[in-house]
Amino acid sequence: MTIRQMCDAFGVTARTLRYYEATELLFPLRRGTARLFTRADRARLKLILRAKRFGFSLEDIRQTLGLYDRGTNAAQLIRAHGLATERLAQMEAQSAELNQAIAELKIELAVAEATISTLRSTAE
Amino acid sequence: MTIRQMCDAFGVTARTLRYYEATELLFPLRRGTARLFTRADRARLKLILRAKRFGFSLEDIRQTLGLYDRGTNAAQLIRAHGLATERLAQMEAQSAELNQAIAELKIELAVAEATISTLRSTAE
DNA sequence: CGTTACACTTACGTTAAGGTAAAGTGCGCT
DNA sequence: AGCGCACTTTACCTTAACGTAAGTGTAACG
Repeated sequence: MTIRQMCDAFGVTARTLRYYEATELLFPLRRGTARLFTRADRARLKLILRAKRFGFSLEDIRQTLGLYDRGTNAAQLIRAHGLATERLAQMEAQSAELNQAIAELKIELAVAEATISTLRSTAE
Repeated sequence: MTIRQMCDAFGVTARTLRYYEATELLFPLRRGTARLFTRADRARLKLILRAKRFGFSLEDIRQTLGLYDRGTNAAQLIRAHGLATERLAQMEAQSAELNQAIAELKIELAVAEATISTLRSTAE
């Protein structure tokens, strides 16, 4: 697959793919100077994008993925599991905070609405 | 209040307060070169920190607060209400995404755990 | 008068994840 | 040969919200 096809397939820009290569997240082959993305690269990118959606940093992903290609390594898997567990805790905490903020904001909104209607009726 | 007292009272750094002044979020008085924070400044800062916890950008806050000092203006209040409503929608969407990601990640974890125990028993 | 304690200003540094522009290279087609 | 597109590299730019360092001022304490 060419870089363009990858972009279309995954909805990322060429810059992103080159960036991922430059930061050692991807290792496409070369045909001359052009990059060639193999099945393995595609699988790797899929994992990367997935992890990103979970809020992992590229650095986390890089360290966890390691040389994932060389078959699933038990140590890597355990490491990933540890990281993911930590991350999950963070996410749950974040979710709690967010829901708290949402609840507070709703109250603020209600207060604001009350104030606004008071102002309206005072103006009349 | 001196800048130091403000820092202690609100748990922010002096740099932050100066930054807020430089970006026109706060307007402390001066006694010579030293800043003096009044009651009004404290109320304003309280609002700023509150809004920040809700995830508003300082730019949002700046525009919404406006010249809040001159009494609560109906137009400002309505504007703030609009912004807050939008923000609330964002937060709820974010919450939904986050919960989705949490659910997915839990599944991943379960799979990983299964794989790990398989590896373990295979190794034995 | 010297030192300490705060305060001040200016200005560059930080972080992540790419965006964007400039300039060059390779390749297939006519 | 020449055209043009897709691809390449290099390298500076972006955003937000401050951190941090360097150098200066000033008021009070001893």
